[in-house]
Amino acid sequence: MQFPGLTQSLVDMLRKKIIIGELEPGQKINEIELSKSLNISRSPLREALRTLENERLVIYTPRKGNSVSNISLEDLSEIYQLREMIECFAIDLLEEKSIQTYENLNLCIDRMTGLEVPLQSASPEEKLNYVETLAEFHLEMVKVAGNKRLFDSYVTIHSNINRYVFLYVFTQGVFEHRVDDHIEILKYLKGKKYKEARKAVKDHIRHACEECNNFKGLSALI
Amino acid sequence: MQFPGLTQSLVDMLRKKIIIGELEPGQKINEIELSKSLNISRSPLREALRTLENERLVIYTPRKGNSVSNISLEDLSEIYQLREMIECFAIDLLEEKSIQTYENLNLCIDRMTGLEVPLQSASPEEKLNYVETLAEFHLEMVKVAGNKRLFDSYVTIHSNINRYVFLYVFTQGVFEHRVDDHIEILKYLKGKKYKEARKAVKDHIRHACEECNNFKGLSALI
DNA sequence: TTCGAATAAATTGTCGACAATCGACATAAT
DNA sequence: ATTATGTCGATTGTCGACAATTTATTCGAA
Repeated sequence: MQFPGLTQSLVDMLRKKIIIGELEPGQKINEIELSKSLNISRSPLREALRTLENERLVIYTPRKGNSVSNISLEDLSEIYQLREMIECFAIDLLEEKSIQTYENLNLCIDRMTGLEVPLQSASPEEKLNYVETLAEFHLEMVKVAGNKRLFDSYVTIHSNINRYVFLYVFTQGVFEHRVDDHIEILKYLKGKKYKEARKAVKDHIRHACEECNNFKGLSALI
Repeated sequence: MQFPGLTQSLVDMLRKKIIIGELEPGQKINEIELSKSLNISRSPLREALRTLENERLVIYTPRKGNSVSNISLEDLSEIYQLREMIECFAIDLLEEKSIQTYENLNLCIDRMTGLEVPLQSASPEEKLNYVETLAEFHLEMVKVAGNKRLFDSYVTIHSNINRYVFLYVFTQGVFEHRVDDHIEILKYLKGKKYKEARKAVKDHIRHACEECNNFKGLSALI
C-alpha cells in the first residue's frame, strides 16, 4: 500500500464499509485486527478513525476503543429534521443570490432518471452507487447555495442519511424513487418560485422520513 | 505528560491557542517543532490535528502539512448566517416540545451579568473566559432544543465564532455586551412567545454581525 | 457453587526511527 | 537570461515496538 493519502483512502474505504453495513452498527473496531487485515499499521488507521468519529459514524471512548455508531429511529428523526432545515435555508440563500446556473442539478436529475433499482444480487458497490445517486441532487443544491459552512454541516449528515437509506432500501426491498419531486423542485428554482420550492423540498423530505419511520424492521436490526 | 487522553487535551490546548491567536491565522504548523516544544511525540499531535481540521480551525493539505485556517469577512458572514439559522431552528424545536426547564439559561445570564470586560493587560485565559461566557447562553439554548445533530453543527462553528469575537474584542478594544438581549430572549421563551423570541435572536445576531463587519482592522490582521 | 482477588491476555496509548516526498538551491544546457 | 535537471535538507507518511490500561481468566476461600 503506497499511494498518496493512505489515511484519506482509509476514511473513504471505512465510510463505505459502514454505510453498506459490512461494518455493522455497534460493532467494536479492533485496531490491531483491522490494520493487519488491511496490511497497514495502526497510525493511519487511528487518524482515519478520528475523522470518522467527527462524522458520527464511529464512537470513540478513551482507553476503550472505537466502535461503529448505532442507528436508531430517534437519530434518524433528528437527522431528517436537520436536513429539512438545511435544505430550506439553502433555498433562502439561492433566493437572495438569484442564482441562475443550475446545470449540475440538471445533470443530477439526468443520472437519477436513468437509474434502476439494483437487484438484490447486485454488488454492494452498485447498491451504494444507487443510494448516492439518489442523494446527489440534494447535496448539489446545498453546494450551489454557496455557504461553505452550511455545506459542511450537510456533508456531515450526508453519510448518515445514505447509511439509513441503504439499510432501508436493501432490507425492505423497495424505496419510492420520486424522481418527479426533484424535477418539480428544480422547476420552481428556475422559475424563481422559491416559496413553492421550499414547500416541495419539505414535502419530499417528510415523505422520505415517514417512509423510513415505517421501517419496523429497524429495531430488529440493531 | 501522562494523563487520560493526551490527544483530547491536545485538541483543547491547540483550539485555545488558535482562538486567542497564539497560533496565528495562516501560520504553518510544523509537527516536529510543535511536538518537541510540547515534549510529546507526533502521533497524538497528528490525531489532534485531524479533529481540529474537522472544526475548520486547521487546514490540511496532503504532503504539505497543516496550517492554521485563515479568517476573512466572507467566512465570518457565512458563519453568522448559519448561526442565525441554527438558533432560530432551535427555537422552533423548543416551541414544538414546549420545554419549560430553562434553569441553565438562567445561570448563563447570571454569569454574564456579573462579567466585566477584562483589561488589556489581562491574561489570555481571562480574556478567553470572557468570550466563552458571552457565548454560553446561545450554546446552551441550542443544547436544550434537544436535537443532537443540530447541536453538533453549532459546536463546530462555535469555536470559530469565539475566535472572531476574541480577535474583535481585543483589537478593537470594546464589544457591546447587550446582556439585555439575552434576558429578553429568555423572557420570550418562558412566556412561550416563540415568534418574538426568534425575532429577538435574529436582531441580536445581526447586530453582532454588523459590529464585526465594521471591523476594518480585520483585513490588516490577516 | 459463587464471589473476589490475583494474574494473564488482549487492547489502546505513546514513542522513536526510517521511508517517501517536497522545496530550495545550485548547476548546466539552450 | 531562462529554463531544465540534479542534489541536499527539511517535513510529512508510515511503521514496529514498548508502556499503560482494560478485560478476561484462573484460582482460592467462604
